[in-house]
Amino acid sequence: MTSEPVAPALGLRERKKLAARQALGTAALRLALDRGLDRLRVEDIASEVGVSPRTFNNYFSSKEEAICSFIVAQQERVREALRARPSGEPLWEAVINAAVEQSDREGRLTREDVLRMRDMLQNAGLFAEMLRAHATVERVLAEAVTERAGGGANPLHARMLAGIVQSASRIAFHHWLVSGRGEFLPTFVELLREASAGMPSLTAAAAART
Amino acid sequence: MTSEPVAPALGLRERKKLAARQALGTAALRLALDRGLDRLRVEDIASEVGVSPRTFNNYFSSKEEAICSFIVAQQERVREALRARPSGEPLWEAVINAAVEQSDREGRLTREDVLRMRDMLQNAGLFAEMLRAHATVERVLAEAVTERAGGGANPLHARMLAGIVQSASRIAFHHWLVSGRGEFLPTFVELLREASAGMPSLTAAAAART
DNA sequence: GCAGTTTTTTGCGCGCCCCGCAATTTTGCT
DNA sequence: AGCAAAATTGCGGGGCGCGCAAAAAACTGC
Repeated sequence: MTSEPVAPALGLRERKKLAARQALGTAALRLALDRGLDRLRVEDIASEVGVSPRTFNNYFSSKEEAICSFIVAQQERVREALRARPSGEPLWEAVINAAVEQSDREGRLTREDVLRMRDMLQNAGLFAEMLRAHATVERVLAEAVTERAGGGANPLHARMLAGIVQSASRIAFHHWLVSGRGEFLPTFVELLREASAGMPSLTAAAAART
Repeated sequence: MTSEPVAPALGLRERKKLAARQALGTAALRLALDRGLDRLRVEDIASEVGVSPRTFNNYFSSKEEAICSFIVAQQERVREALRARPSGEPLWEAVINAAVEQSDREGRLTREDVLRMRDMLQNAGLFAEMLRAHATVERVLAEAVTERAGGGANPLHARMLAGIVQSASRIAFHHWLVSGRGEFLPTFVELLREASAGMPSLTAAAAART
C-alpha cells in the first residue's frame, strides 16, 4: 500500500470527470440563457463541449439537470462556509453569515440573462428541477447544521432549519428575478432574520388588525 | 342576464372536465403504486380511465404531474381551512391548526403503498415534480396568509411563512415515509411549533456545546 | 327537438429524449 | 511497453409531448 493522501488529490481521472461535468453544466446554462430552453437540444450542449450526445447523458440525465447543476455545486461551499464560522457564534447568526458569504457569488448575470431566466422558469420541468437542486443543497446544509449543533440536536430540527434557509433563498431569488433590479442579498437576510425570530412582523400585523 | 350563482355551479362541462382530471390523477397514482413508476406508461393511465393517450396530455403534461396532482388538489382546502379559523386566533396558531385540519386526510395508504412510494421518490423526475406540487400549494397558502394578515403585511413575509409550513410538511412527510410507521401529524406540528418559536431547541443545543 | 356554435376528444405524425448494450478508445499504473 | 480499469461512443429502441386538423360531443337559442 503506497502512502495514501488524506483528503483531496483526486486522481487525474476524477479531476477530468469533474471538469467535463462542469463544462457541460456551464455550457448548458450559457446556451439556455442565450437561445431559450426550447431552442436548446442536448446535441447542442454536447457539441459545444466537444463530446458525443451519448456522453452528455453519462453526466446528466436531462438537460434541465445540467442547467441547474450550478446550484448543486454550491453544496461544498455551503458546508465549508458554515464550518468556518467561529464556534462561539450563535447558530442562527452562523447560518445566516455562512449563507450570505457564499451567495455573494451570485453575480455575473446580464440584465437580459435575468429576463431569460425568468422566462425559462415558466417551464414546469426546469422549475421542478431547480427545486430539486435546492433540496439537494438543503440536505447537505442540514448535515452541516447537525454537525455544528452537536450530537444532542434533533436531526429533524436541523433539516427544518435548513429548509427554512432554502425557502428564504428561493423566495428572495424569485423576488429578485421578478422585480427587475431588486437586490438579492438584503431580501435574503431579511427573510432569514424574520424566520429566526418566528416571523413577528406578520403576527404583529394580524394583531393590529384585530 | 339570468340570475348568476355566486360561487360554484360550474357548468356541466366544467364539472366533467374536473372529474376527468381527477379520474386521471387518481388512476395515475393508483397504477404507479401498484406496479411502480417504470412499469407505467401514459397509455395505461389513459386506457384505465377510458380516454385516448392524447387526451391524457390535454390534462397533464407528464405522468409525474398526474401522479402528484393530489397534492395540488389540496390548494382549495388549505385556503378554506385558514379562512375558517376564528379571526381572533394568533396567526401562527391559525396556520398550524388549518394545516393540521386538512392534512388529516392523509390516510388510505397500505403499508405496501408507503414502501412503493418511497421507492418511487427515488426517481428524480417524480421527486422534482412533487416539490413543484408543494410549491404550488405554497403559493396559494401565501395568498391566504396575506389575506388574513391584512394589507399591511409584507407579501414576502407571507411567502416565507408559507414556505416554512411547506418545509415542515415536506420534512415530516419524508420522515414518515422513511421511518416505517412513524406518525405524520405529530412531527408536522412539532416542526411548525419549533419554527414559530425560531428553532430554539437547536440554538439551545449549540449553546450547551459551547 | 333541432340547427348552429363552441368545446373536447381523438388520430396522426414528428422530433426529441433517455438509456441499455457492446465495441472502441483513453487513462493510469507498473 | 503492456495491461487492466474506466470513459466515450454509436446504435437501436421504446416512449413521450405536442401541434394540427378532423370528428364527436355538449351547450345555445329558437
